[in-house]
Amino acid sequence: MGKNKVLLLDGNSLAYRAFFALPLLTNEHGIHTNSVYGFTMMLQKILDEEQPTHMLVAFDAGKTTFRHTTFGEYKGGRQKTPPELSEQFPYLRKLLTAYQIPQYELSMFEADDIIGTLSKQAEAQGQEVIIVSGDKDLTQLSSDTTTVYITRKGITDMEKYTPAHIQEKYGITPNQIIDMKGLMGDSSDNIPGVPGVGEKTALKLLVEHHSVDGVYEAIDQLKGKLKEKLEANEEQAKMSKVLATIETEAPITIGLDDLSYQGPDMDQVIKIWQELAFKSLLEKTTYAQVEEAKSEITFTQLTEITEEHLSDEMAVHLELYDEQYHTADMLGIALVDDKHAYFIKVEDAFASESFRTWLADDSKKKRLVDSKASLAAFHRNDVLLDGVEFDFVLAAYIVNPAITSDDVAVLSREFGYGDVFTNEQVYGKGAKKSVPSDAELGEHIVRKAMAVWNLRTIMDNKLKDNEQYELYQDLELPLATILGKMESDGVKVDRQTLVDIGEDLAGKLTEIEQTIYHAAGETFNINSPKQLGVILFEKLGLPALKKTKTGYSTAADVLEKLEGKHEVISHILLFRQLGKLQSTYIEGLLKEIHTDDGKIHTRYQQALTQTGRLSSTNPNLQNIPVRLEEGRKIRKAFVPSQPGWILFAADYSQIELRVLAHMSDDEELIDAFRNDLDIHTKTAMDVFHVEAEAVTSDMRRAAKAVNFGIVYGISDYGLSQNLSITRKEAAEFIDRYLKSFPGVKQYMDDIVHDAKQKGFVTTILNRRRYLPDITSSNFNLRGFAERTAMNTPIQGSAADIIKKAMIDMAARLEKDNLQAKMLLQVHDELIFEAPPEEIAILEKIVPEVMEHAIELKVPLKVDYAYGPTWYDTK
DNA sequence: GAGATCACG
DNA sequence: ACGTACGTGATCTCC
Repeated sequence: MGKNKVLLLDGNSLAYRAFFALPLLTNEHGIHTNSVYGFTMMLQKILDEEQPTHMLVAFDAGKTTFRHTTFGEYKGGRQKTPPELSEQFPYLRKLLTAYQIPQYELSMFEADDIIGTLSKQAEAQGQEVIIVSGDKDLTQLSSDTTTVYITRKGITDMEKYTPAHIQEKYGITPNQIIDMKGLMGDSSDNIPGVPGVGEKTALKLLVEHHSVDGVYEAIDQLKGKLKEKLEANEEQAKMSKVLATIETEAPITIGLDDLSYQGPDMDQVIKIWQELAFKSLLEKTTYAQVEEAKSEITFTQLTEITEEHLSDEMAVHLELYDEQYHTADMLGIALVDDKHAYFIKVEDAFASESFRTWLADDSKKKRLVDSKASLAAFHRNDVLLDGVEFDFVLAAYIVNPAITSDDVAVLSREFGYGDVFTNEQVYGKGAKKSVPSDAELGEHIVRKAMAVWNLRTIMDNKLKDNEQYELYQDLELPLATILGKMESDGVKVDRQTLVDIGEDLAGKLTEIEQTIYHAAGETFNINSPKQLGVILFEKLGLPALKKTKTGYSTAADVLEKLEGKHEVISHILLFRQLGKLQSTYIEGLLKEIHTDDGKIHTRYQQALTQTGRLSSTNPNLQNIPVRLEEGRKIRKAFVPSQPGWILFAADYSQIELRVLAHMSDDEELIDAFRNDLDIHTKTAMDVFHVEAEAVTSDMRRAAKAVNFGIVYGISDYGLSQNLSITRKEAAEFIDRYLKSFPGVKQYMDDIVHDAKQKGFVTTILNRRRYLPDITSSNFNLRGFAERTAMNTPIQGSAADIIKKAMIDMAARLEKDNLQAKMLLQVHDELIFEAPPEEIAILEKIVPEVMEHAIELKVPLKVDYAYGPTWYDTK
């Protein structure tokens, strides 16, 4: 052999390190992947940096080794391997096979011994060796030609142990590592050593006496407790040294010649990465391979679309340059069916009369990536779109809301279709992002349309298998069009009102700022929790009640507890409150008002939340202040789009608790809602065992918190935090609640049990959420999953109900030929604008439609209000 | 880009 | 013993 580089990896040790260094990731089938992922990251890095010519991953063969004949309790008391890790070993083995890296294990020996034996063989031939492990024991193998890499924090950060490094760090030679272990032992392997001797003492002894034997030869020079301890444990020390010694002449049946490494079989590696959903690795490092894997496509670039190009059913893809489709550049359009593939520039497409007619014709069926985005973008050019029968993004979301990517390439690959490039591959990212040549762009867009064309059947089948086809077809798909119209219509915002409030705030903020600086005795950045913490808890000496990862917590609930202790606290709270209004709601909203129409056009993300709710972005119109009066004034800026019109808002009363009553079938709760009782008062009566007249406002407040807790998946700790009571008192409240509502208790138990059985929970309309962590042995993760199992059917069913109501409402407005428009949705409320003469009609039909969107075992109740601004709809 | 904070349901 | 309320998005600081 010539100049080679031999890389020897300790498979078990590295798999363990990766497992504990990373959170418990899972793929969509609920298989844990964190260990394999971490191992892969490390492997990629080391292959990259070291370019080895020979490789081996050594594994432990089983529980019993030759060391157990020396010491029966070797590695005793060790926690058994967590099942979340055990299940990953087969995948790790498969992955290594794909990398074409030899693996080896030997009965009765540990991975260490295989590595030790091979490293000595390589050394004898003068080869360079690199050993990688998470176990410092291996450093005893370090030599002039062998370097031992030990993982530090995380998984890709390694400390390199050469003899010089060991000398510097410990003051001993690699050989003496075993003497050190003999004296100090190793709790993780249950090697006893000499009790009372730790690393420092062991090293001191070794510097003077060189070895375990040397220490005992010189035992008479020692004195006191140390001498006694050493004398009492001589046998044990010598045995411990033997246990810690790595075997370098294990009877292995492979040699260096068997380790030659040629590089990975990337096709196989990618297949496994896909199976395990290693998305970042797939995107980052496999550009070349992914590109190679694409099939050839052909397409025609058109300059005009005529009837001959169009058929009764096609995939249509409008490519946008960024996700903000209300303003994004339109880059091109692709049209694809079984026989055709066209690319056309947007101007040419819009200039084609046949195309516009075809797009607006609902009898011509279209398959799209994201129908709402296309609809909104077309709308900007007064181009209509109808006849959408497939929306890939929505279908994927319904199949599994955990699939979060919005890139067609990534999404397609999730469902087995790999012929699309990622946007990053085509456009680049960050400052380098740019539009490529027409040919390249056209291909990219056509590939997306082809994906959508081909994925329709696959997705339809999945949806039908899951009994989710109706949810998708009759709820989400029509809702996309409705939301698209709401977004495009937008909501009118009076700029001057915001500016006026902003000026008022600016004055107050400057004043409070000065007061705070004066109280603190210096100026500092009040917006910096770090600087504020120093002022409050060090300079002013206030008690730090709570800590965050990075330092003192200065969150509002902490400061409120300090309010009596120093006058500055209330000023800080007010500064925070007003500062939030200024930056997020005054400045933030002003930036979002479109200059052409004076309106704000939010985007509803329909395929994002894990529960089925919508979310609202750019800006978020679902969190406009309402709870405090100062903030609520912001709503005065939200006005009707036409002079004299009125805003009309309707919200569901207690929809989540009503859903709970329905799903749990709890008699008491059902009864309460059928009789339209005040549910928090009713809860207070049951929890505090009092009559309605005796319920105080504090009791009602506590009962309200209990009801929230029930919906969130209750825990005594959470409730105790919320109510500032002891955990025991909180537990007592919960206990009494569950005794009063036994059906609820039964439901909570059943839903968690059910989730463990099936791996997912469902809503009234069969929306799913997978909960892979619900069987985790990690207390924390399992707890989260259990609370999610309790909460998601409630929150998600409420979302189902209002979505259905929106569809019914849109149909009703159209059927009754009303001018009224649905503008906003805020989880349990709908906001409309209408001419004054239609208000009386809305008062009748809005509650009627919303209350009967879905029939539950209890009535749904809707409250409404109207006025000249959003502020007045209370 | 992450963490802290705070706005909403 | 463990260490938490469920679901979001925007802004600010600091690395």
